[in-house]
Amino acid sequence: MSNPQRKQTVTEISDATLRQFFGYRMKRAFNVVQADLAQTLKRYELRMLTYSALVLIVDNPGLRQSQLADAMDIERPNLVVLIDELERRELILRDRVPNDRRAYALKPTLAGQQLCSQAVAAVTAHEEALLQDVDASERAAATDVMKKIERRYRDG
Amino acid sequence: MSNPQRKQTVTEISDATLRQFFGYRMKRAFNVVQADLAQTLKRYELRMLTYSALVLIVDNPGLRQSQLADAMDIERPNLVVLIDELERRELILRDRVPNDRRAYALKPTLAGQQLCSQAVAAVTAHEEALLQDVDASERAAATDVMKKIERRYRDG
DNA sequence: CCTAATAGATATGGAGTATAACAATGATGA
DNA sequence: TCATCATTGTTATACTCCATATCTATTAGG
Repeated sequence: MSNPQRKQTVTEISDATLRQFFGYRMKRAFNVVQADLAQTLKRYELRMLTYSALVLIVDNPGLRQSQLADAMDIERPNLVVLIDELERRELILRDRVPNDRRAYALKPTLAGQQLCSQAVAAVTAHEEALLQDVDASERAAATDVMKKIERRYRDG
Repeated sequence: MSNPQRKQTVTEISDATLRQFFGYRMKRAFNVVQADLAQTLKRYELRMLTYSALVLIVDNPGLRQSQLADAMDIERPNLVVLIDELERRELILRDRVPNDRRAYALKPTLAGQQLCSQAVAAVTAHEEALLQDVDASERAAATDVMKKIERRYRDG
């Protein structure tokens, strides 16, 4: 390692072209956030998607699978396995919707509510630590940009 | 649809708990950006990763696969198939590194350079359209936040 | 030399996502 | 009523992305 050109290859990689793209920056930052989240949720045996589903069911008891899939922006077939998992762990249950025997009313169990509270608290703390360099106004500004991007998509 | 309670289910889903998380907003916005990018790259038969790899090879001709994997933050085995694909399409080639017969020096072909230019221009235009509601100062603020998150991870 | 480290490749599995197709049920209109 | 269509959840399938273990060829270092 004494000779800096010992292998006659590029020494420093430039990502100048990619760095100009907002999406590139977003992907790199999101990878960090996602890795931190996954690490945080591991002790609750939750993943990002099972966590999101659980929180939404706790906050909206009685919702249908199709509503949950819409809210999570995933396809109905992919939600089924998530719900299967949460149900098998007895964190939620599939109740019947009265007057519509096609649909399930998803409801959290007591254990599901408790795990949800713990997980939300843990995620809040970890996200706070991850964003400790970012003050409130910066977060608000970044959040506004995210909202605009999301809205732009919904509108078409 | 005349009776708003006709099915006795939750009518409007609340994601208030999740919305408080920066990571949640980021994921939703990033999904939009990624979908737009994928759509843009489709006509060039590129995906996000093959596109990133191609751009980095064009900008850093002669770099090694392990350097590229580092730059892209992906594992070496996963890069191999990306490089295979770009090489098979004759957008890049695996040259030999002098004095190190283990390594390849990745270089773009002329076709690779041309496709890269076209793709970069298309991505730039599409990203501009996606961000047309977001002015320069907002973008800069959001980009700063992304940089801080990324740096926080690198530092530990 | 002998051993350890490095570069690339192969195999494999998990996770996320998307589509097609199906059964059961509900809604609608002739 | 009844025929038709839409909706709900499900199964099967496939593709992409990501991670790990393991292998070879080669290089580096004691």
